Amino acid sequence: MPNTLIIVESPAKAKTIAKYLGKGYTVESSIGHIRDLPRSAAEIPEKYKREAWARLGLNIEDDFKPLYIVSPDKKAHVAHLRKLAQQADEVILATDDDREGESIAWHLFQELKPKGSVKRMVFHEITKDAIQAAIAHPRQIDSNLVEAQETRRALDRLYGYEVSPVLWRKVAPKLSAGRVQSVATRLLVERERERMRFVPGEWWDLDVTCVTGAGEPFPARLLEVGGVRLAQGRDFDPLTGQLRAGAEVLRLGEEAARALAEALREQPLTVLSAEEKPFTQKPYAPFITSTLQQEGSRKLGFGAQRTMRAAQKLYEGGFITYMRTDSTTLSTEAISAARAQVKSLYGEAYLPAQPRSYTKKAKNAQEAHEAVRPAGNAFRTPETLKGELGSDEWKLYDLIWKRTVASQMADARGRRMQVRLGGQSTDNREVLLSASGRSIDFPGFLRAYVEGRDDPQAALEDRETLLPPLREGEQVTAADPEPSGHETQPPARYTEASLVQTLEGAGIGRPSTYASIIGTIQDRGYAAKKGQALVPTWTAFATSALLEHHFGRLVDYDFTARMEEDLDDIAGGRQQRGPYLRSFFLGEEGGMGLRPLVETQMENIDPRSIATIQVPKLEGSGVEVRVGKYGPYLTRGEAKATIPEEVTPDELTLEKAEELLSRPSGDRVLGEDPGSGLPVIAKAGRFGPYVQIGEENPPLRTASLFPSDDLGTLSLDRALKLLSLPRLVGVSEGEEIWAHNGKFGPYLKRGNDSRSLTIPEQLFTVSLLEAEALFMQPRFRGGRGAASAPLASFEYPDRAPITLKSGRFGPYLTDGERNATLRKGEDQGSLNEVDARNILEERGKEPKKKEAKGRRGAAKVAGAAVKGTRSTAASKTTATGARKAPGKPARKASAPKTKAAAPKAAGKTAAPKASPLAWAQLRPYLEVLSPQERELVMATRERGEKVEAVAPNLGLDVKQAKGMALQASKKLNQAARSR
DNA sequence: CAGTGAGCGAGCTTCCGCTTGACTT
Repeated sequence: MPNTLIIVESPAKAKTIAKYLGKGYTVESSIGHIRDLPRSAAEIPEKYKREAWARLGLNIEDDFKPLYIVSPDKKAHVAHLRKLAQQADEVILATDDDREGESIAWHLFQELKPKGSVKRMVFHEITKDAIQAAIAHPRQIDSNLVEAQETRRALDRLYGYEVSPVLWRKVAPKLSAGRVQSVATRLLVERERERMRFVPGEWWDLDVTCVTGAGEPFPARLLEVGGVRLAQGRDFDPLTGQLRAGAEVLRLGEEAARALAEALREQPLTVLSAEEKPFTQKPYAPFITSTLQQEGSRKLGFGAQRTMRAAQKLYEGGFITYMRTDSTTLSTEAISAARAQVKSLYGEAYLPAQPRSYTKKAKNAQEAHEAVRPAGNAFRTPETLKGELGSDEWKLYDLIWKRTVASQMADARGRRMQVRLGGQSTDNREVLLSASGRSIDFPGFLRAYVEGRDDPQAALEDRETLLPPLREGEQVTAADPEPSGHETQPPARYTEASLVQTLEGAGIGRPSTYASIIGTIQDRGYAAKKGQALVPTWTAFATSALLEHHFGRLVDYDFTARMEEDLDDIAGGRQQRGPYLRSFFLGEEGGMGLRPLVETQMENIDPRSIATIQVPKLEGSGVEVRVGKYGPYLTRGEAKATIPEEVTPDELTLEKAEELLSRPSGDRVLGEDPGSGLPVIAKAGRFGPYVQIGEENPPLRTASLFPSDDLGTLSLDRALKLLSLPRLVGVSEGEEIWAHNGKFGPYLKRGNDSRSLTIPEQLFTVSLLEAEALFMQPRFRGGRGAASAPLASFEYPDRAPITLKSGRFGPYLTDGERNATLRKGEDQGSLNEVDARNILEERGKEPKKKEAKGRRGAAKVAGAAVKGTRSTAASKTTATGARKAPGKPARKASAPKTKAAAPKAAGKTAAPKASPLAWAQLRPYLEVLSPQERELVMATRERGEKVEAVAPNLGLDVKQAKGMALQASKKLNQAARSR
C-alpha cells in the first residue's frame, strides 16, 4: 500500500486532517517556518563567520543569496520529518496558501530531500470535502511566490539589521528599528505630539427639556441663536483652543448660556418640521484576527496577547477555526451551521432569504484561511461548553459564536426622527432647536450582537430614543433649558486594539504578528501601557525623530504598501528579486540605497541633537528635554532633573518642568539621620541611585546604593547602614583597613593598597582576619580578575603553546599574541589541542593596543583625571582662572600632561594615593571653591579660626560648616592633584 | 543629575513572519 506524507503548518490542523483521511496517509506539521536567516552571531556557522556579510545573513556580493539555517530548536523536528519524508512514496506539501506558506513548502522540499514524488496542495477550509478536493488537484511549488517571500525576508533583515546599529550609536544600545515596529512607534509618537500641541477650547450650549401639550417631555438641543449656528467642537482649532479662522458661529460662554437659559424658560416653541426616515443596518462581518483582537479588547478588556492565547487554546481544542486570518469568508459548512442556528434560536424571521457573504478585503490580505468561527458543521452553543472551557476561553468563544451567528442574520430595521423647533427668547432672540429620535422596529442581528457592547439586550434599549408624536405646527414648551459646558478633547492615544486596526488598515504587519508588535515596542522601551492606552516614551521620541529626519522614506506610512506592490510584481514574474534588493540596498537604478545612506548618516547625525526632544510647550523657555544614559531628564543651564516615569510627554508643561527642576530628580526623604538630625534623602544621580544626609549642597554624606537595593523601596535603616560606610575593619601592620563602596564596587583599603571584594554585603561582614588574608593575595586575583592561573595548557611542536584562562568575559584562549573568547557551545572542559588551535587561528584577535604605548597610556590617565573633575574644579578653574590670573596655574593645563607621561605607563606607581597636601600646596587652587567655601577655608586654615566660630558669620550651623569644610578640602586636594 | 581606588583578551545587541511547547516566575 502506498504511503503518503502530508505536511501542514500547524499540529492542530494535522490532527484534524488525519481524521478525514484513511490509511496510507501520514499527516505531520512543520510547526511554522523550519529555516531562517541566522538570528545572531551565535547562529552563524563557523564557515561563514569571517565573511563581511555574515552579520546580515545575506551575501551582498552574490545577489543577496540568503544563508539559511535550521534554527536550533527545530533541528530535532526537521530530522524527524526528514526521516518520514524519505520513507514516503509521496510527499504532499500542504502548507498555507499564501506567500509564507509557499516558502515553507519550498524550504521543506529543500531540507527534507524526499525520495518519492512531491506535490503541493492548498485548501482554505478544513472540511472533508475540501481536503479531498485539494488532494485531487495538486500543483507545483510556485517559485515566483517563494522569491517574493525571500525578498520580503531580505528587505526586513536589511532594514532591521542595518538601521538598528545607527540607533545603538546615536541613541542607546539594544534599540531596534524595523519596517513594522518603527511605523507603529511613529504612530504613537505623532499622536502624542498632537496631544502635546493641543490647547483645549471651551464652549457652552443648552440642553432643553421640552414638553408637549399633552404633557410628554422630550430632550432637544439648541442649534442656532439669531440665525447663527452655535459653535461645536469641530469649530475649534486644536492648536490654539480658539475658533477656527472664518468660522461663522456663535460661541457661548457660561454666563451667556445661563442668561439665555433663563430667557428661554417656559417660552413656547413651534415644531417647524418633523421628519421620519426608515433605515436598515447590516450585521458585521465575521471575525478576522484584527477585529477579534479589537472586540476582545472592547468587550472583554483583554489585551491582544491574552485574546490570542485564549484563541489558541480554543483552536487546539477544536472549538474554533484558525485564529490568524485576514479573510472574512465563511465556508459553506459554516454558513449552513450558522443559518440553522439562527432559525432554531431566533426563528424564521431573523433568517435572510440568501446566505450573506462578506468580501471586503483588508489591504494586502492573503486569505489563506477562512474567518474565525466556531468549528464544525454544527456550532456548539456557549451554554453547552460552560463546564468545558476556562473562563477566558469561554468568554472568547461566546464572542466568536455570537459574531458568527449574527453575521448570517437579517438586517436591523428602524426609523429615525428629526424634529426642528423654533421660538423666541424673552429678550427677543430667534432660536432654533433640534430633537432626534430613533426607534427599532425589527432588531435583526442586533438581537445577537452589538459591536463594542457586552449585553445585546441592554445595548438594544440604548439604541432607542423615542420621541412623542410631533406634527408640524404643533406648539410645545421649553420647560427646562439647562446650560451645558463642553471642552474640546485632544485626540485619544492609541490602544492596543486601535493600533492594530490602524496598522492593518495600512497593510502593515500580519495577523500572526499583531500581538507581538505591541510586545516588541514595549520590550524595546518605546511604549508603556497606561490603562488601555499605549504611551510613547521619550526614547521613542528620540528614535522616531532620528528616523523621520534621516531615514524618512523608511518610516513613511505607505512604505509597506509600496513594498507589497513590488512583491506582487515579483510574485507575478514582472520583477526580479536581485535587482529589487540591489536597488533598495545598494542604490542601483535610482533606488533608495540603504547602505550608503546608513554610512552617511552614521557620520552626519549628531547624537546630542537627537537626544534633545522637541517639546512645543517648552520652546523658548530654555528648558530642554534630553534622553540620556540614565533615562530622560530636563535641563536648564546647569540645573537638571529626571523626568519621572509617570509624567507622560503630553503632561510636560512648562509649569510641570519648573516644578521638577525646582525639586530635582524625584528625591525622596526617607527620614531623619539620628546623628545629625538632618534629613536622609534618596536620589537618582549621574552614577546611579544614592542616598545623602542633608539637603544642602554639598550634603553631609553620600552613599551609593548596592545593585540589590531599590531606590523606590529603600528604608531609612538601610540607607543609614549604607551611609555608615566606609567601615573600619581593623588595624593591620600598623595601618587601618577600611571597607569602602567605590566606583568599581566594594573594596578594602589599607594605606595605598586595595583589594576588591566580590559581594557588596561583605563590606558589613568582612573580618580583620579575612581582610588580611585578602591583602596577602596578589592584587588582581580571584573573582573575574585577569591574570589568574591557566585552566588548561596545550603544547605544539610548531607554534607557541596555547593556554585557556578564565577572564572577565568568561573563558578564553591565548597564545600571548592573540586571544579568543570561547563561544556558546564550546565547552572548556572538553576542549583539546586541535580545537584550541582552530579557534585561535580562526578568530583569535590581537588585544586592542593602547596605541603608541607610554604616551597614550599616560595621556589617557591624565585625560581621565581631567574628565573626572571637569564638572567641578576644572571648568571653574579655566573660567575664573583665565579671567583673574592669566598665565597662572590654570593656564598650565597642558604641561603636566607631558610630565605625567614620564612615569613608566600604568604600573603601580601611577595614581599615587598621597597623604593630604599641605595648605601651601592647596592655596593656589582656592578659585575652585564657591565664595562661601572660600571664606570658610580662609578663616579656618589661613587665620586659624575655629569652625564653630566661623559658622554663624556664614549663616551656617556647625554641622553644615563642618561638612562644607570637608568638601572644600576634598575639592582643593583634587584640584591640586589633577594639575 | 554625587564622588571614592585598580586594571583588564570583548563581543553582542537588532528585523518580520510562520508555528508550538519548554522553560521559569
